[in-house]
Amino acid sequence: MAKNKRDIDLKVKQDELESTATRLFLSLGYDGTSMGRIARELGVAPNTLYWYYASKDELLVGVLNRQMSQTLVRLPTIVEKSLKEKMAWALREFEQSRELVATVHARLEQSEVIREWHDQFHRFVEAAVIHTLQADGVAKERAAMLATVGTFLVEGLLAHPHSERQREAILQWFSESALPA
Amino acid sequence: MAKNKRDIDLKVKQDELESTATRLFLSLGYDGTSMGRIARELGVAPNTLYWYYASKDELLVGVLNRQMSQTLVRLPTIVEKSLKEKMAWALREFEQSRELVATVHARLEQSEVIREWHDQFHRFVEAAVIHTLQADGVAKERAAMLATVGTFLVEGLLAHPHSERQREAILQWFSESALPA
DNA sequence: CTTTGCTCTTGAATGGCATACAAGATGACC
DNA sequence: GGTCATCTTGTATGCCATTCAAGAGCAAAG
Repeated sequence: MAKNKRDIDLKVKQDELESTATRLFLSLGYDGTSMGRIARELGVAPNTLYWYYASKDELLVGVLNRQMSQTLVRLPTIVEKSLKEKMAWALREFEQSRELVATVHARLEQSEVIREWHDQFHRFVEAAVIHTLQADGVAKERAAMLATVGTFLVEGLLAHPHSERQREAILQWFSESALPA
Repeated sequence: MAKNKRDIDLKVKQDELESTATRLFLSLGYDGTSMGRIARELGVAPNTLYWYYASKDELLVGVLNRQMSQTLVRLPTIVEKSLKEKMAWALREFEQSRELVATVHARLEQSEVIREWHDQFHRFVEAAVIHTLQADGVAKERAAMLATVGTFLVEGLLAHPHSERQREAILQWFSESALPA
């Protein structure tokens, strides 16, 4: 099956591409990284990237999915932990992507693909958090609301510089207030 | 005093400029609004703007300050209200600037002026919220932490689409959890 | 072995962008 | 009437995402 062979090559190439793009996006930011720069780093012409991705935003989606799938691999390590520890873990996971989180929010209005990715991401995260809360004995409606609050807190902590103590205090307070005694 | 006269003219011109820039930023977004577009709308050459502002980011700061000062005028109308109502008011105030809020966060890393404005803004808001919470009998340390949480919740609600019921539920829960019985 | 056709890459271009610079216009003060 | 600061503009630069049409490489079909 030559078709298959080609598909594999495609995936391999996309992987190199996204790997380079990820590194640059994380170090220089999305706006600070030009398509030309990514291409130069890969040793190809700038427009080559457009054979693989229709736009810079689609490349960003590829990068985000890549980051997400790596995070998902590490997810099982915390399923048994407390709510507070789970949130602290999420913060550590996304800390290096802080800037990309802000970029995603800023591009929501301008890019359909980003909006779709963002919405899907939130649906996934909220479902997971709701599940956790329900397992801890929180009623369904309330769990949904608290899941939203939890994600807002994580996003807020990611977006704003803060001390370890502040983070600790916020997570501690949220856990206490959210969970039944 | 001719100096004074000129200063007044300057302020008037800046005001027209920021008024137009505000309208465009709010309707088309920061990235969707080019300096050229603003200039065209004002009937001047694009580079004229650079006599008044050193950069597009500085113009944005002007716009943000303008919005803020308008909000400050309305601030006294809610000093007597409950924490929950205050937060709902803040959400209504900033709702039309949703996109700019995201822009500010996205540009934090790239623009020093934006970063300074943002930090100052947060210091101001947190101080105000802490004051309110302390008046409601919350201890100082705890008030500081809750003020941060409160702003994160407002920012989260601004950044993410939600129903009236969700908003209501979140604000209600936060008020109950934050304030002493 | 050659032709066809698909996948991938490129050169060259387009239009837009924020911004810089130096030359002008305007109007106040000496 | 000339000088000076304030304001405006023409023109240009370099960067950007993206497009398009032309090619290179290579597999399958004849």
